Amino acid sequence: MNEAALKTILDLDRMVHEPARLAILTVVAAAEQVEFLFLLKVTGLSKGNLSVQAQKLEAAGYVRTTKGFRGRIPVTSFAITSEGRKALASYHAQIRALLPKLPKK
Amino acid sequence: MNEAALKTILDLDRMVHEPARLAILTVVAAAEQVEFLFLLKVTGLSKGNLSVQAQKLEAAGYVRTTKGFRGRIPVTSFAITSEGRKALASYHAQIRALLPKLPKK
DNA sequence: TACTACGGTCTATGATATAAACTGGTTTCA
DNA sequence: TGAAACCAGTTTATATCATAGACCGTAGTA
Repeated sequence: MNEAALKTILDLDRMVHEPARLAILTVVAAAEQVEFLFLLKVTGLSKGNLSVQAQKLEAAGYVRTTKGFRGRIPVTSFAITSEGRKALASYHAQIRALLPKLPKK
Repeated sequence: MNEAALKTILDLDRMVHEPARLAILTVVAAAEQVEFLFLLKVTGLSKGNLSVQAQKLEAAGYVRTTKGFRGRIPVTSFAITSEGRKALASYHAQIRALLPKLPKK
């Protein structure tokens, strides 16, 4: 942990750093396509919060939203964009830098 | 990244997770005693923000504040408490769990 | 004894996360 | 066929929270 790494803490991408959105992004990054209700279950977020945070991620260009129907029932799906993948990767790099090195076991 | 680890994202200790406080805690954890002005310099926070966030960390029991004088000039110093150290350590463990494993180079 | 600098704290503001209430449509069932 | 319950989300009201600028008391200093 050096002084440069310290300052990067304050530069963390808040869009990614917020736990609700980090959870969403993490799931969306792992699959090609995820549905609203699936996200609802695995994240444990409330519907309202999930809806709002997903919209923010979309506005940021980190996810793409697709609306369709299964039969006659509406289904909203999300996919990560390449920008989103990039943002998540650099977020990972930043927080990795602030973690103490693991002792070689 | 499994589902259990996912849910822990939402349980992250917000007191630690907030970048301004994480920066403070990180510095305070590295030295035995740090002064206000030193923190101000290395973190780059504004005085007001540093003051407020340090007070929150104190209220949470994560740091101990000591007020004294150098000559006739007031000096405020901070030290991490054992609770603070514990909180930081488990925060580290939590975010480490959500990082993708590093490929063996 | 005015004037500036130091070391902080207080507080007003704006941004943000969150959940409860709502919407628009669909299925069930009496 | 009408009402009630349900589904898949969105809107919005609220409450919290980070942030920086105004402020305050003391100290040096001209």
